[in-house]
Amino acid sequence: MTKTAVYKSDISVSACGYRRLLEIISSKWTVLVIYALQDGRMRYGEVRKRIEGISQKMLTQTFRQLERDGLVKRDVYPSVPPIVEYELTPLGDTLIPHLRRLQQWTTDYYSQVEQARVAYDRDSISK
Amino acid sequence: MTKTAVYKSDISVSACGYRRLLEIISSKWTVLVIYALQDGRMRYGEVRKRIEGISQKMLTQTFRQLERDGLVKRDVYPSVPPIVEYELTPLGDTLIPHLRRLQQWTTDYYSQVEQARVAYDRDSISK
DNA sequence: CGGCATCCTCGCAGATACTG
DNA sequence: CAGTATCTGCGAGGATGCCG
Repeated sequence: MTKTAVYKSDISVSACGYRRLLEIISSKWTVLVIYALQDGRMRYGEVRKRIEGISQKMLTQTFRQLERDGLVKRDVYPSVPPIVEYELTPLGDTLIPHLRRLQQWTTDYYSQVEQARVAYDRDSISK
Repeated sequence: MTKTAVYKSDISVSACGYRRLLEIISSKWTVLVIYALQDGRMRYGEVRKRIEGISQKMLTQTFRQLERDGLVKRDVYPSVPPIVEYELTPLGDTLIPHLRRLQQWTTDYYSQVEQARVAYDRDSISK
């Protein structure tokens, strides 16, 4: 995981920022986990319940990556049975507004995307 | 490609928007292609030159997907040799500000992510 | 409960070669 | 020049089973 690929040159220096961002939030689960945690501190199991379809392997793996990137903090209470809680760090919080805006984009424009798909598929068939 | 997966329930209706967004820009190339096209109408070969490391297969595939989603328009001039130009649709343009902001986030905070990684890796070794 | 290790598979994506 | 077609690998990610 987290392959530190090296990109030689690029569109411009600017797009290079993009590669870096993708390096952080590339996995589809990453964003969903951050999204789930925006409601505050939460136990492992609860996050899992909130994200339909994620396996414990993927959730753990995503948590480790987010922790490594400094976006999520992990707290372990050495009790039996163990309690592990996760929460966004201040750095992680800075992503929230962006996620909100992207979600708003989807709300505003997704229907257009769907229409475009229908039109495209229709034209492809009668080709 | 474009698997129309059905997600039964979810975090909340809100995160469902996220799945949809990911469905559109999930591929790492998708975003880079949109990014390249923000400078205006462009030929296939030029886009390819701008995106370091993309294969023609992936570029074509990404273009088809973007076209289907109504984010990119494709124009063919039936000449020999063929000239094919691509440009963002108005719908595609609406994504640009978001991409710019995300890029800004990377500029602002990527160093913190790097530091967090160094710290995390250091602690893991001496564990 | 949370999480690591192992096995296995399925599909993304790279490489290569050929066409209008 | 801008594609398609085919082969192949390899790695993300699911399933299962065991541990503290």
